[in-house]
Amino acid sequence: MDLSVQQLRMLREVSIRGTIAAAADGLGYTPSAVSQQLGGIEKSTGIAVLERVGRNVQLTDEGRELVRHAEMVIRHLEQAEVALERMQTEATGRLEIAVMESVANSMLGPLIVELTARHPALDVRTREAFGEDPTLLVRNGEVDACFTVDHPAAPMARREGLDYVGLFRDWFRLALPEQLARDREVGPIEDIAGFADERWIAPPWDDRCGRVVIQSCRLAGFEPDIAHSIDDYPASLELVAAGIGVALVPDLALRYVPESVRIVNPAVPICRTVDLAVRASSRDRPAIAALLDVAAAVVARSGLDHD
Amino acid sequence: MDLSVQQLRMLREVSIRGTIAAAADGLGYTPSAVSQQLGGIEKSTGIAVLERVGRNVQLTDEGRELVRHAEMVIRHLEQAEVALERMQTEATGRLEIAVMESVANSMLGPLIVELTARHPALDVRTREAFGEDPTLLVRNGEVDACFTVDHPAAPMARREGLDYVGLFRDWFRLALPEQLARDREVGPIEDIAGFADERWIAPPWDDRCGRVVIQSCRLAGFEPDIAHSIDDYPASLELVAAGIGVALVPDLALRYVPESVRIVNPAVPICRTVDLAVRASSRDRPAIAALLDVAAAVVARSGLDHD
DNA sequence: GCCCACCCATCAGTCCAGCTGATCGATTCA
DNA sequence: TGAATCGATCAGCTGGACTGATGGGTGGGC
Repeated sequence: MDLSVQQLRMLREVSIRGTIAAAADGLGYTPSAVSQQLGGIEKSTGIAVLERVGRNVQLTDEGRELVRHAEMVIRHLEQAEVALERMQTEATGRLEIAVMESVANSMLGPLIVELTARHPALDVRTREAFGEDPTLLVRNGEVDACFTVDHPAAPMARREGLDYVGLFRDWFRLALPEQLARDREVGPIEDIAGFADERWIAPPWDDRCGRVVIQSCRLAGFEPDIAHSIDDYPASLELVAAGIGVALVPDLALRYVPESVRIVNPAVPICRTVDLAVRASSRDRPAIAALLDVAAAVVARSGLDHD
Repeated sequence: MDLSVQQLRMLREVSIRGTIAAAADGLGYTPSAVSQQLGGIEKSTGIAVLERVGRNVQLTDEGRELVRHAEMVIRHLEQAEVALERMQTEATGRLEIAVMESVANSMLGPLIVELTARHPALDVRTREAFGEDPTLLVRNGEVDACFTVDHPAAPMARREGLDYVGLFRDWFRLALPEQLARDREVGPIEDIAGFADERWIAPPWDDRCGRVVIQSCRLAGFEPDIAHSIDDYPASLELVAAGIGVALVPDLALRYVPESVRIVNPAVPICRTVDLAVRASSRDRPAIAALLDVAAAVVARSGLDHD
């Protein structure tokens, strides 16, 4: 059996207006059409939804139950149409963001709060991208946006079809053990070449964050001795605090600086950039425009170095 | 614009399988059919739900949003079909009972509890029939069942097309002021003719409950002096307790008998009958059968005089 | 009590939506 | 560059859906 929406619509109209003739009139058909469609329900299901009483018809229990379901079907169908229309002009629909780069998670909360406050009709969701490349998820449409981190010193390949919208710059600082800083009488700005002989703590070399350290050191004229390969900046800071080595750490990772760690600025500034990646084809969608808008506002309010 | 379920089904299949060719294969159509249907969405709505990327297609944001709504529509459509099928063999669907005759309200609670316990898929509801004739509501299909009270001494007109299923008999007792009972030295069984000269308390004469009192008195050979016309049995009992008059009160109204009221049995038994009225056409529906079944069980368990 | 009005079911006929099959342009892979 | 695959489009056909006419059945009015 296979119920059609047309059949449900007619049945519902009969349920409202009472007679087939009135339903036909209301729907702009002839009674014959309605009668045939409703007869089709019984023919295909084997279940009578109408019964004649006097010269009128009346819904059976099954018919009334079917009307209740019909209401749902028709309502969802109408909702689908209005949702489609509204998406063109208003920030509505679902907006899913892949989160992975921990760098942006600090602004994720304020972003969602303000986004839903400004656009209540927007269904904002996040999704953890376990291991997967979040830009690929954006590209494939599984999510609508993701944060990306790029290092000008070791730029990543940008995926075709995506727009990368700059949010802010995150500056690297040189983290030194307090004892070392005192011994060397370091100032607020230091050439990292001065620490060429120290042991370095850096993310793994196969990570873009790791390569930027190596690149920066080579640019300063030396090859760093990366004695400890750690992906986690807070953990790196703990090692620095323990006097085990020196590290380059971005501002965003410096919210909690352990004691006995001295932070100084590299003479040659090093930064990474944080972007929002969205499909180029979806940039004119109001919901995406709202996302970029609010993200920029959150960056400005956070006092970050907006791009 | 007018989206069809077929279009939504095809769009959803494309969203699942990735390509139009695969979707067509999955649905048993040619790619041409799917392509035309999906093209129809854009033609009718003016909104592109697909975009070509390479030699494949990809859903736009609007397309993905539409798929989410499509899932709902299709799911409800399937649910409508299974609900229809299940109603034939199981006690499912909505079962609405009109409540008005307060007589049956004492068994309404246990009835609903046991009905939902035995048939969890049944959606049992009640509806107050303000002023309307509840049997008319049943006849019109606005509800599925209602309780009715009939008096063999003054039988009501039974509505055509409805089945009245007897539940139990409710016996009338004679309520006397204790002082009067003591003065007259009444026994456990008394001919009501002995109280022909007393003032009577009874429901209004235009009520069937009122007429049964007059009928019974006439049967006993006298015309009662109905000094107080009250529709409410508890209130009547209070008047009896105050020594204002005598009354005929059914058992169901005697759950709380005030002090200084003596209850005796009429020599000629008087009763009213409580029935469940359902549409004759719905008696073979499992849900209705379950209702009648459980109602009978509740009556038996309550120790009522089942019919 | 009869007749007319009304309602619904059915049937033949028409029309259009939706499918198939073929063709073509575009893209990817070897 | 050639072969394969994908999607869009077009012509053509089929079946579903609606119209209009007919007939059975019921209810209200004179």
